[in-house]
Amino acid sequence: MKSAPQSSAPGSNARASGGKAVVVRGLMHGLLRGHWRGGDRIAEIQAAERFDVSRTPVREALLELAGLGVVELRRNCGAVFLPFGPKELRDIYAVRSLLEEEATRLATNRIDPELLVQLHGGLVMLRETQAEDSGWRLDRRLHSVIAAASGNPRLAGEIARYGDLVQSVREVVSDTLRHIHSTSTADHLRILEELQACSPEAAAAAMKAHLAQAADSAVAALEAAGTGTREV
Amino acid sequence: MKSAPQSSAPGSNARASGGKAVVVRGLMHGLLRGHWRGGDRIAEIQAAERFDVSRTPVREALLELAGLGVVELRRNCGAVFLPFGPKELRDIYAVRSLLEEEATRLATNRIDPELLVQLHGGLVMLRETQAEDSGWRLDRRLHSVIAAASGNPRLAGEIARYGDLVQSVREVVSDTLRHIHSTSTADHLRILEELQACSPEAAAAAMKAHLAQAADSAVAALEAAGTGTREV
DNA sequence: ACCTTACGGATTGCATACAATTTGTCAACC
DNA sequence: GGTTGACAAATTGTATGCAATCCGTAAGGT
Repeated sequence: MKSAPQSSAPGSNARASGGKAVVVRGLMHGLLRGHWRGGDRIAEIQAAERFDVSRTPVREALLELAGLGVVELRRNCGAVFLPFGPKELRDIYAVRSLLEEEATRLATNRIDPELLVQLHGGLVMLRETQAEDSGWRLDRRLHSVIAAASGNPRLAGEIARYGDLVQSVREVVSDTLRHIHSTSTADHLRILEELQACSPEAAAAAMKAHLAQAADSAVAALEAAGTGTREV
Repeated sequence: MKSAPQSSAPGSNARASGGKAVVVRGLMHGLLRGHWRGGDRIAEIQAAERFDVSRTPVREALLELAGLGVVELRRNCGAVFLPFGPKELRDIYAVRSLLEEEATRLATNRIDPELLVQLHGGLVMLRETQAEDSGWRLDRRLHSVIAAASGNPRLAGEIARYGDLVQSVREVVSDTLRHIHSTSTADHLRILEELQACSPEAAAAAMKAHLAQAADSAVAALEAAGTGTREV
């Protein structure tokens, strides 16, 4: 069945936001919304018709998703979705927390104090103005700055990769994920304070607590969004 | 050079050993051996001629290397190598150690004791027969089993990814990396003993020590192999 | 003289055609 | 009747051609 109710909503103007990116988002969307389930095979030509592109961007999208750990590629045997339910999302946050805790530890005593002041000011302003729409920008910037201050670009790269992955999930289930930014501002302030106090373990613990709460919110949103998401 | 006719006439089966894998290994080899340096742009068509393939497998190879964090892709701006010297290799091992320590912690009290006995027997047999040629198989199997026993497939997947990355490095610099397996057997036995004793922190510490030694060996081999490898 | 803008070359991104491999099916054989 | 072999359909991997985009250059206007 390929009734394609959503295939390139803007009609033939899908090139506007790029071909591969559309396929990546579309496949991710379908997986999170339960249109596909873990273990399902992805036929390249069907996906190409589904998104109104050729097989080339589909193949590249599958390679990108394989790099993100969302699909699995088998030589000459096609691609299959990996399961992606609450359990998998918690696993993702577990790895992310591991990476970011270590980055926070390493960033202590290395991060530029001026950056801390700058981020702190931004958070306070955000809390006062209640500008929730742009909160995610400051959120990602904070995590990015801490990761970069770890002195390990490889670690920072992995953190960025997981940030992108979580961002992709957020974009799909964003309808029920608007409220978390206000609550996470307090967590962010706590992390910055511990960094200013040069307490590596306390800062890492604050980061861990922050991500634990973020994981709870994300899992709740996923369960609310993926109506039919049932894992094997 | 490439005066190879490549007679791409549809009738000629000049495919050497063709494909994406060759390009991936070739680019990795060139980067580790210093033929390319961090920051160098990769022109798709040049790489295609260099490896006697078309642009398609080159593009897919670049996507795969981007997933491994070896190159960086920029929209409509080509791909550039990321630096890969001793510092970067140590960063890789730092992340790998972080992941495998956590997996070891989680695997304690979860791993099947029978697997431990089986791995232990294999290691003892390996130590007695001095069969160094097949040591890396048991090495990878041990790490894989521990990762799988963590109960977090996402974590296990990241560990496998880093195992593949390190394996790629080993294949390039293997000439000077033959001796490490005998030394690492003792480390492996130590890890298994701590797992059998159900001591999460001790097992994680043993894994950390093992990977620290592996990192030293790998960095030494890279410095010996990459004659002209100089980072910015 | 400096800045703006139009053009040319080169490179990436996508679409399509072909070759190679895998998988499913059916018939012949043990 | 079960198993194995080959054949056919489908799918993946690769090659090539074309369109879109970006960078460098040079000409023209203020």
